[in-house]
Amino acid sequence: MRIGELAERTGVSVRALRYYEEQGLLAAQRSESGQRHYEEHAVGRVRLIQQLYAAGISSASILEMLPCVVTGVGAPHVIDKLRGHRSSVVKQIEELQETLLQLDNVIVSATAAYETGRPCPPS
Amino acid sequence: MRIGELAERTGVSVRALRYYEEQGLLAAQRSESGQRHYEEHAVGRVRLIQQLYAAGISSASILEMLPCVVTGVGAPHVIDKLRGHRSSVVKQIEELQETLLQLDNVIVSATAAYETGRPCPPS
DNA sequence: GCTACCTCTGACGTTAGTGTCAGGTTTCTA
DNA sequence: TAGAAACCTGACACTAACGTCAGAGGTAGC
Repeated sequence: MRIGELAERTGVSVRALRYYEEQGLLAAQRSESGQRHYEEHAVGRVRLIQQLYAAGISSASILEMLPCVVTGVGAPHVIDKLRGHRSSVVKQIEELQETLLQLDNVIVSATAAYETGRPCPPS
Repeated sequence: MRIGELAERTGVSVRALRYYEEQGLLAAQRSESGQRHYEEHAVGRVRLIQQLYAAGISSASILEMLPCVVTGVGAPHVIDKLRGHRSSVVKQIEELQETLLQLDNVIVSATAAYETGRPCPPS
C-alpha cells in the first residue's frame, strides 16, 4: 500500500510516517518513481511505534530496542533497557491512577457544589 | 519559603516554578525587594500541577480548571472539561497497560532466547 | 490526454516546558 | 562587613514530534 493508505489505516499522519522513516523506525520499498510502498505488517509496526511513543519512549530508544521487539532476540544491555522502560511505564500508570483519583474527587465535589449551590471543597 | 527551597522540596527546577507563575498557575507573595515568598500549601500545588502535566494536560487547561480543583466549585462547562480529561487519563492508563504487556512479552522471550541461545520470536 | 488527487523533497514553523546565560540586586554567614 | 550564595528580569536556545507550505512529479479514472 502507499503512504496515504497506511496513514488512513493507522490514524497516523503522512508527515509522521515520513518522520518515522527518517528516524529509521519504519522502512519502505520504493517504486521506480520514488514512491513508498508498505507491506501489510507495517500497520502493526506503526501501531507499536505509537504505543511506545505514548509510553514516553524516545525515538532513539525505540530504534535501539525495535529489532529486539520484532525478532524476540536481544543483547543483555538492550534487555536491561527494556526492563528500565518497563518500570517507567509501571510508574507512569501508578501516577496516572493517582491523578485519576484526584480528578474524581474534584468532579464529585464540584458537581455536588453546583447541584446544591453549596461549595464543598474536595478533601 | 523562597523559590530555592520550594524547588528543592518539590523536585521542580527554579526555572519551572517561575514558568508556572508566568502561566498563572502558581502565585507568590513578593517581598519589598521583589523576591518570591511561598506559603506551605504551594508544595502541594506544585505537585498537583506536575501530576496534571504528566497526564498530558496543557497549562491552559490546568489554568482553567485549577480554581475548580482548589475550591471544589466549578461551572458546568469546566466540570465537562474535567470529565473529558478524566476519560483521557483512563484511556492513557489502558494503553500503558497494553504497552506493559507487550514489553513483558518481549522481555520474556528475549531473555529466554539469550539464555538458551535459541531465538524465540514473541507471540 | 485531461483532470483530480496523491506523493515527493526540502525547509521553515509550532508547541511546551524548560535550560542557560548575562548583568544586576538581595540575603545569609562568618 | 565582606564574600558567597541565592535571587531578580529578560532573552535566546533547545528538543521532539510533528504541521504546513512550495514547487515539482506520479497515478488513476474517464
